[in-house]
Amino acid sequence: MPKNHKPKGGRPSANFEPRYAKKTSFHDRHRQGRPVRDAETGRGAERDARGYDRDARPARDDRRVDSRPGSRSPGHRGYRAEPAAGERAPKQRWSAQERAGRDESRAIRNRAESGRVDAPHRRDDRPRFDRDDRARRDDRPRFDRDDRPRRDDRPRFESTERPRFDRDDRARRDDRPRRDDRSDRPRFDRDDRARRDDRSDRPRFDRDDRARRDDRSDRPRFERTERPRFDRDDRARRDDRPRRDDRSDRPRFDRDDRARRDDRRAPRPARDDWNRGTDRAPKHDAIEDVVHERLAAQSVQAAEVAGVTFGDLGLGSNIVEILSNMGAETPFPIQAASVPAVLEGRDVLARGRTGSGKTIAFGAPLVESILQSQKGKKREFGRSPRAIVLAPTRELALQIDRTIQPIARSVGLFTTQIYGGVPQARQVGALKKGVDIVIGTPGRIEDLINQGKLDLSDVRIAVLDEADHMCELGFVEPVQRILRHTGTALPGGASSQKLLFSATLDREVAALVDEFLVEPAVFEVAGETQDSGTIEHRVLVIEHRDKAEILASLVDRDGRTLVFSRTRAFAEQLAEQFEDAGIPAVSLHGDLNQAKRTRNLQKLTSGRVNVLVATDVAARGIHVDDIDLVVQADAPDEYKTYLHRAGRTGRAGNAGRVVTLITRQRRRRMTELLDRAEIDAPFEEARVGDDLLEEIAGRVPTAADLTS
DNA sequence: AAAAAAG
Repeated sequence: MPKNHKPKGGRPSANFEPRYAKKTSFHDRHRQGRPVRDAETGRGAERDARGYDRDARPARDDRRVDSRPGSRSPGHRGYRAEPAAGERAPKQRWSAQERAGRDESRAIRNRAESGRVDAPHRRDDRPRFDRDDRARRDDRPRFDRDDRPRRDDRPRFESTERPRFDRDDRARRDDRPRRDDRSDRPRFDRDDRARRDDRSDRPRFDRDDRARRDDRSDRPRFERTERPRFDRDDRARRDDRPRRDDRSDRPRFDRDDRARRDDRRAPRPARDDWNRGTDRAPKHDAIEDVVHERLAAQSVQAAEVAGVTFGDLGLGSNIVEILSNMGAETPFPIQAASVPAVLEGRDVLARGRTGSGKTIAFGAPLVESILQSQKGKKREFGRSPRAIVLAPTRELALQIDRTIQPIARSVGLFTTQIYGGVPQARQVGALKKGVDIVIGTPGRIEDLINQGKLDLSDVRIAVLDEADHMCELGFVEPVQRILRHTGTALPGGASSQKLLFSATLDREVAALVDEFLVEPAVFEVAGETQDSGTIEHRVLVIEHRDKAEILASLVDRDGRTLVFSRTRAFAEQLAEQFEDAGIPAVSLHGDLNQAKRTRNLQKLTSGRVNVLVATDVAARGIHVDDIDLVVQADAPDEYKTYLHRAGRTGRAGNAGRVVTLITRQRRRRMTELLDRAEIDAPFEEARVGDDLLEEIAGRVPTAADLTS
């Protein structure tokens, strides 16, 4: 008990005091009284906890952590000490990384403050890098020629990844000359040349660049010639497959599945046409092309689903009612497409842009399906889960559970979250009692499987949210291992049904599709590019040394703002910097303990701060109402990351703005990235104090403004 | 680089 109070009474309040003490002297009196009461009676802690709730929110948050069942374990003392030592512990842990980050920040500040004094120093460093770059470039041209053969190889990767986009690219390239952007570009090129002239070495590169540009105009040709090759490769692979042992097993399952599907299909014949359409017979093609060319063929038109209700799609009345309570009165297109397919027992690949209602699209039919399969059976104590949902981050797992849990409870099913960063005890306890749906992150789930505390052999449905992300290096192996555990005890040797969802579903999921999916139904929503709708995109070209100041002026505003940084250290540093500048801000990244992560995100959703600085941990799936500005302090490396970060704003038809800060050197890369993301964004130069910054930080145009 | 396990 005392151990509970010690750190709490002292240090956290010391942390929070400066901000909250201002509010009220009552607050202070209350706070002072508390430890005394706590010391008198052990239980007083709980009563106080309530009294405290109203007046001292930070303390309440701490206390909530305390009152968790697992918190009583002896190890917890050390655990508490972490948040208490808050500012210190992380620093020690990061030392190298953070020092680097801090040096960078000091450099930024110093440059901003003292300008020329420090500048020579830093500039000395920069040219060095530039020179290295040049050196590298010097190498490149040489290789370029040798590369050409290699390039022939390379595009294979590219086009396997995104043939669909390539096609679009072609179209767009044709358009480009017409586009305003295009007419701007030459101007930029001239600027570049000017700069290059300054650097005596550069002109040479210019020529190479031109050469490269010429290549580009040829690219389509390359791609055309290569695609067939891919297809051939693919076909080769397909041909191999039947020979594979795995594959030879599958047909058996297929038949079983088909039998099952046929039964279920009967009551809903009308839907067949758009679920499987013509692709039913050539299923291998369907599987292979899934992710690219054929995807569009199975797209759902918004008009098709007008007037359809969740009930029509096959969901029971309890679920329909709870959905309507949650604000989902009528199904979004992605939901209208996936619900019947899931209920039929088909594997599903679905792509719907950020904020298009994917969680309900798999959550509702998942619950319905589990319910049907349980029909007539009693809920047994200690039953093993029937469904599992995997998410890439803990916050997302939590959020998915917040959506699915009420749906499940409405029909008497139970969910539990299984994710790391918190004591296992409560999660294991829930599993012992028996749950129907497990929602969590790969690490802890695999951990519990290996400990024999989680049994997935009865899992009938496995969902991967943000599936393409889950297929990235380092993520995919645990996911594969987990999926291999699912459904091993299903009757008839059937395998579990797999549902893969993402806003950016592409070739990346091939590894999982090949191994785990059978004749998947593939959906995307027609006519909904990520760019369509309500988000305004802009790119600010800035001097690197201005970054911190420009960020501060962008973030100093009324609306809710989400800032993305590439590294944890920079996220932390920016949050501190904003705080120092008098702008309340918190951070969210993997170097914070889970309690703090949850609390900081909560601070944004509850409105206690308006600025959250996050790493890409917050890029995908996280929904916070009314974020109207997303600032990318560091430009993303991947177009998918851009789309997901941008998708934190402009949700459910609201207006949103995305601003990306880049330096001049990054311009071309950024243009290419935006092309791939199919986003049009003006590039604008900005300096500290420009009115432009104020305008961007100001009112975000609504959808109506944008269309008019 | 980030994310995901540590009674």
